[in-house]
Amino acid sequence: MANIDILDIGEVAHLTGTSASALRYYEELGLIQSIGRRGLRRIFDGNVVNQLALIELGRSAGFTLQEILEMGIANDDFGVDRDKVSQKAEELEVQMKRLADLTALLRHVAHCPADDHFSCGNFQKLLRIARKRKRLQLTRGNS
Amino acid sequence: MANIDILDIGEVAHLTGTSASALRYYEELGLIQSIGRRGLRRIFDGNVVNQLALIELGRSAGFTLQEILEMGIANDDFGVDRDKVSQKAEELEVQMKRLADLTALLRHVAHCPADDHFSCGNFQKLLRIARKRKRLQLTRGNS
DNA sequence: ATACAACTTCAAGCGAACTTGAGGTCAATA
DNA sequence: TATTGACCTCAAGTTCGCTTGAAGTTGTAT
Repeated sequence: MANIDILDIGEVAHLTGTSASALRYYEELGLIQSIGRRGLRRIFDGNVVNQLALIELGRSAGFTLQEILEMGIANDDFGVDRDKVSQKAEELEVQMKRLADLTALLRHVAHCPADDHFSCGNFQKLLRIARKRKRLQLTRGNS
Repeated sequence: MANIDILDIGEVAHLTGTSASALRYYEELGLIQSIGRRGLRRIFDGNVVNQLALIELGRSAGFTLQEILEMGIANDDFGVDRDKVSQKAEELEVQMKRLADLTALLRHVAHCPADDHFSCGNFQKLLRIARKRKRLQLTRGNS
């Protein structure tokens, strides 16, 4: 019976749904770290489960592994980069607006009576809103 | 002076910011279509600009080109798959919630006073909320 | 003591979404 | 008419996030 806080790579994989090969890859990138070896085998601290949940959440939000690494939120060894983290939070809010725009567009298209939605005024209006937001975001991003 | 409705691939690229090579790739996938050739050169209808705006919006929301193709929203030749479009709208709403969860988490981490946010109760609470949402979504997805 | 399942490394492969490069064609301008 | 620059095709290369396979090691159960 292993210590609950000391996990084998297979146990981590089972608990998190992340494959062992992905875990080795993450370790190579520095996203997670094993706390040692038992023979050749990596052993992990129980907190890696939380780290992986956070990594997965970041991935599902569209962040790359590099971005997650650079924020320093998953890897607790080096402190977080608070500025980068705030900036990412803002990016997420921008992204949420994009998603809202596209949701409105899709909901419209799903019920649009026009044969060709491109010739529908309502559709064009929604598309214009989305493009306008994009332009604003680009302008801000460049400034 | 070319007809405003007839565009050369270079003009489309310039108007949309999508590279000519990407446009050829999209055509190969069936996402857009040229309305003919002038010699070897593709010519496009002006509406391709709208189609590309929609494609880009979809891409930035995280959809793959295949998903966009299957919805039938960019390519107006075949009608849209209204069910698929509705389903994608719902996926977007789920995704927006994920982003909201992660935004809250990041905003917290950016200001968390604890040395290690993993040992912060507030952080753990936010992480639990996110993981709970994920579980609910998985349960629904499988049913 | 022996078997064996689970681990190890390292290199190569994969799908998505393009880009790049080589070698060729052609429409428009000088 | 000659040039030239924007286009063309096709094949191969690139990045990301892994997976797969080969060949070897080892902790654990019998």
